[in-house]
Amino acid sequence: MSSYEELAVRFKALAHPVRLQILDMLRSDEACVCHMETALGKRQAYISQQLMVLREAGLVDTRKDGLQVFYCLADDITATLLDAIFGPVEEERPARLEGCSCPRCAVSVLESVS
Amino acid sequence: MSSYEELAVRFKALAHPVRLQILDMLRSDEACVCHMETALGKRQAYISQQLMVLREAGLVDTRKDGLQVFYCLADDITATLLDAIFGPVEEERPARLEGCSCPRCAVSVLESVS
DNA sequence: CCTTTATATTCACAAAGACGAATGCAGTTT
DNA sequence: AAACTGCATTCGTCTTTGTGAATATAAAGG
Repeated sequence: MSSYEELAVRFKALAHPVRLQILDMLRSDEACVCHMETALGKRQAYISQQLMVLREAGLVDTRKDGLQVFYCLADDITATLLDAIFGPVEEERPARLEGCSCPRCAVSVLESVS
Repeated sequence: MSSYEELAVRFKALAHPVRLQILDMLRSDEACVCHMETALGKRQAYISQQLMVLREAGLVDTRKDGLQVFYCLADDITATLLDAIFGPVEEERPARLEGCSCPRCAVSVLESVS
């Protein structure tokens, strides 16, 4: 069991609209920073700052692939907590974003050309 | 459904160890301020300050009885959220505290004399 | 190697939060 | 109508957080 102190630390990280939006997004799939940047319409540095907070709170994990860093929820406990907050995950297939150059979205660009 | 902004407001209120402890306490039963004061070993004004935050976040409700003000969880949604955080409520009967002069605890004083 | 790309970090300042101390205020008792 | 009791609020100070701007770093490609 976590102490009240430890719990408070995690909630502090949750107590921010942009960070909540990021976490909600990560429920359906992992995402690289540039994808979130496009999805949220915020500066890259700003997104990275919020991700740093989430990382330090142990809410997300990272995976490096070439130049990109993919973020995902840290564990099942986190995912379960988020489900309790947001309800069940809505969209099954993560959105491909226009103007996003990450691998996942680049596919859609190629497809749209063909 | 709440917006990220609205959710963040509620989490901000949760992101504090003493407030979490108060909420945890209220899960098993309502409590007056003097009771919490004794239970948490903090100054009365300090407790009231934290209660104000919880009130403004819509997490607790109040009931006035003579000189005392009893606090309880605001609604079932709040209670459910807290259960998700803390797990099931542990103690069935709320503790009677020595050195607490609220009606509930005063009973125990009378009983201990007889 | 030099550039470019994707991401991270640092800095600075405004804004908000934490909390002790002091004070206000409503309801009760005498 | 004092005086007391239980609680709430205000104030001041210190610490923390939020966020824009600038800068750093690491991986890839030429």
